[in-house]
Parts: sequence; structure tokens; C-alpha cells
Amino acid sequence: MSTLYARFADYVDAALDALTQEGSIPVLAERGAVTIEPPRDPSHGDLATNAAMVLSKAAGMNPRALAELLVGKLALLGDVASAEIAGPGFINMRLTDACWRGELAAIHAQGARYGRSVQGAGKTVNVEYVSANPTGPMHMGHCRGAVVGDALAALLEYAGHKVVREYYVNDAGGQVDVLARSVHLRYREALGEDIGAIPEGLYPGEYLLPVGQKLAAEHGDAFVGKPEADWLILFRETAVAAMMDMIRDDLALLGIHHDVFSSEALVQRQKKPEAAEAVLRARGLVYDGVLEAPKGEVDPDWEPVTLPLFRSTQFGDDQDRPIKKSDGSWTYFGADLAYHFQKSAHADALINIWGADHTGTVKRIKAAVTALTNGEKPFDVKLVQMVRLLRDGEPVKMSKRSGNFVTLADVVREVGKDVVRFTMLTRKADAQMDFDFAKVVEASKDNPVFYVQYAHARIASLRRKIVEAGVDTRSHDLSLLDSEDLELVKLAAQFPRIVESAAANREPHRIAFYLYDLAAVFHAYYNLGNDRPERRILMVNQPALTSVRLFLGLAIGQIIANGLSIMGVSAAEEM
RNA sequence: GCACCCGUAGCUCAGCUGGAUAGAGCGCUGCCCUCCGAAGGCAGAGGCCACACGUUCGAAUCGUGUCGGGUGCGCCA
Repeated sequence: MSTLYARFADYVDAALDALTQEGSIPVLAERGAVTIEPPRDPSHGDLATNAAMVLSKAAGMNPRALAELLVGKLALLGDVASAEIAGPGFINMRLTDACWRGELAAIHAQGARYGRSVQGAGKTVNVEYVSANPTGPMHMGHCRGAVVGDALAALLEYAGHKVVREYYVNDAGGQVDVLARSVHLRYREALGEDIGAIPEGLYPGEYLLPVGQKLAAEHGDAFVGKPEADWLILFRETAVAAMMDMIRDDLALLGIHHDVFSSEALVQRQKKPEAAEAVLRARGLVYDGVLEAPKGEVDPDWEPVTLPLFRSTQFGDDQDRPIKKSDGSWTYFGADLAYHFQKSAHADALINIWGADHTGTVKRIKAAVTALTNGEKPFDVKLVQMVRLLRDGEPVKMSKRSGNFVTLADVVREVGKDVVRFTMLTRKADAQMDFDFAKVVEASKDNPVFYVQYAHARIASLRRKIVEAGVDTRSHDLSLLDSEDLELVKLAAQFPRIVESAAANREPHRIAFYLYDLAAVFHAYYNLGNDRPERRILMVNQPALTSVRLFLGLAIGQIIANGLSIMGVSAAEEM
């Protein structure tokens, strides 16, 4: 079933084709710039198209003349009450009430599916998000990327993509060795040893205590006083598994579940980096070379070394990047590039959600994916900017080193999943944001979460009241709805195009802003009844009108619920 | 030094692949509950869209440059 806006795009296409058939205009093949959208000023009508303006050159006539021809066709349509030319050549259309009533019926008919799109054409998109290092619990620094990634995944699914939610586990490299050593200490502690203060450079967090206890219970003192080589791998794997369990639990608190967890260590064991290197060497994109001395601050320890370098400069990076270190092991980039190569084999497009601290590495990984896939797999990296935590207007200090950070679990427990998720989506991802505990739990208009949920709850409450009053709501005479009622439908009908544009631009926050607008229009509609009793929804002595207005309200509630489901926020029945 | 992001009302921010008179919340001023949830609504004041050029029928939106703020970068992960 096509949406209202898609239908009108077809109408305009058909009108142009008809004009070509008649010989009034030449064949106009390139129509990509034609838009159908609501005019900014509602007094101009319900829908506007720029078709005459963007096609006038190709048609070889002035915009208004082309507009005249188009209006001649469009005005004949059953859905169109009037069509007129404005300004430089806009065509403004006013739609019939019947058309809007039809859209209202469509919302009910499609229910939870209203707004879903086939735009994605079933293409598989791999969204990699969170990918927090497996060295401790999730903290608030991870939260925004987690929510944005999860909402984006849901949004793309809603827009017709097949989505794979993936988490890259950085379980190779020095940091997990540090983790293993930290656990070894806790293991000795569990066996009764007094370990004193945790030395600088190890992870001090108490969350490692149970891991040490587990190892002590399973292995006794077998690894006390033994060389690292005897226990490092075991301790590392045990610790990483425990950390990932913890992280999965944290994510579950936010309602986040990944389909695939990919291990960096496994990527390396399976020789994926070697394979990727071979592909790139064959094309001359990896060579053995010497890095230039760093510019800016002079590092006295710097000395030239020959390393295998990836020619990322050929793709706009400012330096070629080493894929192996001088000790022969893979750099993070070397393994990461192989990992992306692996992902690209199973998806039509890749999206990474990264924290802003990875800004500097975007160019090289995009270069690598372009090189490895011949540019055939679209690949986006979405950078999510920092969140500043505030309590009573004061920044909350976080220091990873001291183990003194605000965990995600604590925050979700304090303010709730819905508040965290919605708030993280009230700003576009590439702008910095503040998260103020006081404001975020406030139950008022100031807080968009409550405002939107309140609209949904109000509608649910209305239904309860109307049922209690014994009003028969089985049938709805849509002709009883007048233009004031139908205004609500006009904004509701935009939901499908909001979904499509949000998905196409990978911007889930647009759903949040739209829902806020929709809630506002509903609240205003609802309040009309305060001053004008005939505008109330529940009127016991007018059951037919009550029934159809509830029908309208429920449609709005449905769209709020659909939008919130994309955001992963629950639609409250009462508050 | 370089790269990326941001700069829109007093504050916090939207502004859809360029479109008509630039929007919302907070704060400020005044209204609206014997009445469906006032956790709400209505109205008012408040703007050189950082600045300058350029592309275009048309620019907050695209391009280039300047200024201001943030983040990051050198065989770490």
C-alpha cells in the first residue's frame, strides 16, 4: 500500500507522461529533483511540488507555463480539491476531505505497519555499534552510541532493510593482557593473599573480584608464583568472557541485543589480516616503507622504521598507515581492516557507530573498505559526539583510571530506560549534548519523553473513559470529521516520509522530533474542548461523534506507538 | 601542524535530497480547570541564521575562505 506522498509523486509522474504523450512537452527523463512536500506555510495548501521549476529548463519553457500545463492535469484528480500556481512556479494543492479521511482509514488498516517502507528493498545493512572494550562494565561514555546505533538499526529495518546488529570485541592486544594481569591479582586475593593497593596501570575495579574468585575455585593455587606464560591466555579468555557477560547484561537494561559478536582475536587466529594484506599487496596498496617523522611536537624517541604501510593517502588520508608493528604483530588498524573486509562479504552496506574520539581514524578505515571492496559496498561511519553528564548543573567527574566512572547500569536504574533512550535521541548525533539528571527525570513539558508519552497515555485514558461511558465505538462515520479534526490527520500522514528521510540520512533523532510535534498538535486538539465543549472528544449524548473522534485519536496514538517502537521507548498506557 | 564536528532567539536546540513571511522548549508578560488527565493549552515580546565571497530563478541549507568553540591524531586500542 503506497503512502499519500508516494501516491502524489506517482500522480505528478503520470501528469508529466501524459503531457509528453500529447506533445505538449518533450520527454523529461531526469526527475530526481522533483519533490512533493507540505508547504512550510499551511495557508498555501496541503501539498506543494517544485516540478515545474526544476524541469522548466529541460522542457524548454518558463516555469509558470509548465506549471499551467501540470495544474491542468493535477486539478482533475479525485484527491485534489484545488491546484494553483504560486510564486516562481510552485504548484500548491489542496486535498479533498475525502482524501484525508481515506488516509485516516489507512492508518487504522495498517496499524503497527503504518510508516513501514520498502525503501530499503531488503538490502542487508550491517550496523556495528557499542563495541566497547571488554575490560569493564559499560559506562555512560558508551551510552549514546549504543542508543543511536540501536535506534538506527530499528529505523533501517522499519524502512525495509535487513539489518545485522554487530559488536566487535577488542579481545586482542595489550589492554586485555592488562586485564588478565589485573585478574591474576584478584585471583591471588581470592586465595587469601593480601594484595594491598592495586598497582598503577592495572584495572582497579571491584567488578574483577568475582572473576578472580571463579578462577581460584576452579584451579586452586595452580597459577600462584608461576610465570605469566602459564596462565595469561586462560586468564585473558576467562576475564573477557566475564566482561562480555557483564556488558551484555548492561545492554539488556537498555533493551539492546546484538545479532553478532565478532572477536578480534578470532579474526587474527583465522589469518584474516594476512588475507587482506595479500589482496592489498596484489594491487600495490600495501608496501614496505618508512613513515615520515611526525609533524608538530618533536618526539625525541622517534626513529625511522620500515613497516608494511597501507596507501591510505591514495584515498584522501594525510598519511599512509602501518598495518603491522615493528615486532611483527598486527596494529589495531591492520586487524580492523581485515574485520571490515569480513563484514563486507555478508552485507550490502556497512555502518559503524563510533565515538568522537575515533575521529582521526575514519579516513583510513574508509579508505581500506573502499580498497578492499572496490568501492562497491557503501560504508558510513557515524561519529557520535560526547555527552556531558550534569548533576545539579555541575559536571560529573569521571576518571577511568581510578575506576571511578558513572556506569550505564546505575544511570538506567536511576532514571529508567525510556528516559535514557529518548534523551539520547533528542539531539542529532554529531552535536555535543548535556545529560542533566535533574532535567531528565522531570515530568513536564520541558522533558520531551514525558510529553510524548503523556499524549499516548491521554489517548489510552480517553478510550478507557469512553468504554466506561458505554459509548458504542464499533462503527465510525468519517464524514462527521470536519476540517479541524482532519488537521491532525495531515501531520499524521507525514510519518511515512519522516521515516524514509530519517533512514536515508541515518538520523534516528528525526523520529523523536517528529513525535514531539505530533504530540503537541494532539495536546492542542485535546485542549480545544476546554473552551469549546462541542470540541470535546467524549460527549455521551453524541455517541457517533465520540466514536469517530476516538477513532482519530487512536490513529494518532498508533503513530506515536510506532515511532516510539523505532526508538525503543515504551508507549505508556497511563502515567 | 593537520583532520573531523559545531556556530540559528537571553539559554538549550530543530530546520527534511536548496524553496515562499526562519521554528520549538525553557525563561519573561498576560490569559484558560464547577469541563475528556493543567504532567496540558492559548496569546505576546524576542533573530544581520558567526562573517565574506561564489553557484542558483531562489541559500540557514551547497562550495571556497576567514574567525570562534569542541574533539582527536604520530608503530595504543
